[in-house]
Amino acid sequence: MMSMKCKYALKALIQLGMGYDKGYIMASTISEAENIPKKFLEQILLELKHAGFVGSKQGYGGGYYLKRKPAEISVADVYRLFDGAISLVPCVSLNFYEKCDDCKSEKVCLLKPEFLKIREGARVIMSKTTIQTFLNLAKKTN
Amino acid sequence: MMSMKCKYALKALIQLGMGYDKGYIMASTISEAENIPKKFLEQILLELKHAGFVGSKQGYGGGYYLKRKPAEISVADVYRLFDGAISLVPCVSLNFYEKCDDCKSEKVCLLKPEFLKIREGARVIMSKTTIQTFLNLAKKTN
DNA sequence: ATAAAACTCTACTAAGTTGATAGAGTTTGT
DNA sequence: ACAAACTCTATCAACTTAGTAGAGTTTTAT
Repeated sequence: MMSMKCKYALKALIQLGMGYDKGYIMASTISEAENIPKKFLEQILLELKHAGFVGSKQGYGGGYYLKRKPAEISVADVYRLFDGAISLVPCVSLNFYEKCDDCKSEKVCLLKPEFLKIREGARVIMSKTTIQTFLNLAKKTN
Repeated sequence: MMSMKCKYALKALIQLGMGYDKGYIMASTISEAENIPKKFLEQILLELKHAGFVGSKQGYGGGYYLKRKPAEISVADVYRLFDGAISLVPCVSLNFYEKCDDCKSEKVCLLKPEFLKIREGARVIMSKTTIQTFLNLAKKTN
């Protein structure tokens, strides 16, 4: 399960995607549209900004905008930012590798080869699903 | 990432799988073989017992044994027992369905259809990987 | 200039989860 | 009777999660 933070981030990115290249969108607008506590959302948008996914402008008339193309922000990217590794165990993680401290030797770990396959399965599909994917769905529905 | 509990459970099940149909295996044996704190492992084995994956016998000469065939215990089964839903959000979970309380309407949720696909991807591969899969690997290595 | 709007940043907190540890109890073989 | 080994429940420290709070900064309109 992903954290609320990650889910809120995806929802916010979709909202920003809907207004892509159309100026600034305020946190309060997204907050109301998606039922996300405003102050919590501000933190999230800030993290997204620091990570380079969104840009912002302060002051009256300000707000947030998508800095990358919707097709260039994947669920995997957002998941990694807020929830960390996609893999089930740290020792098969691409981006968050760590030795499992209970394992005596990685070379003879029985879990590892299969867990690599599971990670690849999850990673591929989460990487293929982007903000654009959700936007396409929104179009069809309307 | 899966919890240590879940990972320990898988390791314990593999150990029991290696001794499938060969009598009882003690918690202490598994504990030493896999570097799992003994008392913690006992809790885990008890949960596995209550869930019907393993059987046990008390007293001198007792221990645990696999109650189901190794091919009939999947990573998905064990994950669900210890860590819960495989899906990223509760509203697309097969076994742990819950309404997302931030979503205004499930019918128009943009996330849902794609999150269903992601869950299916993860679920299929985690269901196909069983204790037998790991045992086959162990054979090859030896 | 100044007030208000809107983002920025840091600190804090209550509740829940995780990864154990502890110990008393039960069953069984010798 | 005794010890080995599983059974069950309680407890706990550390960490994470999902927010809340509030002071600070930037920008625009008037």
